Amino acid sequence: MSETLRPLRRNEIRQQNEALICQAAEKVFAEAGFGGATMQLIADVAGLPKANLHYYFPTKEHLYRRVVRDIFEIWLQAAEAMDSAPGPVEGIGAYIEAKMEISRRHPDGSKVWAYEVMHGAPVIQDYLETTLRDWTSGRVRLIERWIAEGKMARVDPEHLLYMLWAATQHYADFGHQIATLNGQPLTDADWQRATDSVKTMILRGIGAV
Amino acid sequence: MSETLRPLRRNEIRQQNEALICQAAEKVFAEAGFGGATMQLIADVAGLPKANLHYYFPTKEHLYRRVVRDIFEIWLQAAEAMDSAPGPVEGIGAYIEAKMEISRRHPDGSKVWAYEVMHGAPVIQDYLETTLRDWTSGRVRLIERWIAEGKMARVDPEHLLYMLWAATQHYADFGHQIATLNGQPLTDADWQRATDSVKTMILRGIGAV
DNA sequence: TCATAGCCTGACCAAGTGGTCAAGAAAATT
DNA sequence: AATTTTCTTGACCACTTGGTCAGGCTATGA
Repeated sequence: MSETLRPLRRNEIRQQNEALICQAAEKVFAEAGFGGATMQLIADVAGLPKANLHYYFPTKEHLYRRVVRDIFEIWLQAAEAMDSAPGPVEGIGAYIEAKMEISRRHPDGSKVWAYEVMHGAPVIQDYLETTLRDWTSGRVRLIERWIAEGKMARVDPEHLLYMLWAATQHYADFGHQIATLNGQPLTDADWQRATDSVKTMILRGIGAV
Repeated sequence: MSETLRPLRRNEIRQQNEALICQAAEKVFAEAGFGGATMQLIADVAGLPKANLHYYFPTKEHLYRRVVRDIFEIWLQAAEAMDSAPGPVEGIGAYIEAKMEISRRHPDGSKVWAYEVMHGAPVIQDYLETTLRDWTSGRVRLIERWIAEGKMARVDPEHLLYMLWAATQHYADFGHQIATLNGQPLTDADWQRATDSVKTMILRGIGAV
């Protein structure tokens, strides 16, 4: 697969092929779901023989697990934007921007995540119960502090978080529906307007100036 | 399948079995996606031999098409709540309530719909381009009128609709995630609080008193 | 009562599925 | 150069899948 002249080192080969496979798998899993995706198709997209996938990932489920985990990492990373902010305008504003950017850059990842959760999170249940729950309760406390400090209206913090997730991820998961109603895929300007709309409505909705 | 004493009439048999199959199919498609669902499992859930499914629905895709269409109908029906309202507070408030109720009563249907759209809407593309587009542009005009009449803030109507869909359907599609974070499935009171939260945040977000 | 049309289903099939494996190619190590 | 370790892959297998079909069953209409 490599176009490099110098022969590849072992580590490079492994890293490169795993990345290639993950990339193909993310696309195929997003397009067909776990059950509908086939190792053969993933192999074709990656441009590798099927047996090679099984060399790097023993089973289809191992590969899927890896894809979902990668997405989860990216997704949690956007959270950091929220922490170092003095108030909801900056914090939640930055979080919305970060999540909208992810929806735009990693729509397939978002779909695989959605697929996984929709089907009962068989693979990442433990993540939900540990990492995500911890993160959530931390953010709930942050929001409660902002409310106590009079920086925003008294809203239910959990449901605010759900709304943030829903509104931003919708642009990835339902991107096809949006593009159809829009008559064409969203342009740069469309994405800017979408982000502004979400920010404006939510920030006003929580009474943050 | 029937417990009726009197033998069933032809029409009844057909109607009853089709409903039974659709019900089972909705559940299985929601749990496994189109690719992951098997006719055998749908048959088992319906309590019918597999060959019988193929008597009523020639192919798996026909059955799936039917399930998605049924959901689409329910989903559009909630729209009517919005029309006969004097302003956004009543109209959008009622729409949110109706859609939250659907998320609660038909979570499987919502998931199948999400699954279908996420995967490029291969089956219901025409619905998106005709019925949904027409409905959307009608609602956009309604919102624009409310804005012109000073009944709400100047927001982008399309993105308001997306936010309504996202926020309400999230409680169905990501119900498992929410239940996990909540520690248990939402109770009646939880659903009430969720609905109130969504209503409050969105209505304030669009500047409707 | 009898013929007809609609309903039911066990047994079957061709086409894929995830996964294995042995034998070879390539890089690393000695 | 020789050897060991990692990587590559065509061929293969047991199993499941959607879908078929012949033949039996049951309600209906004459």
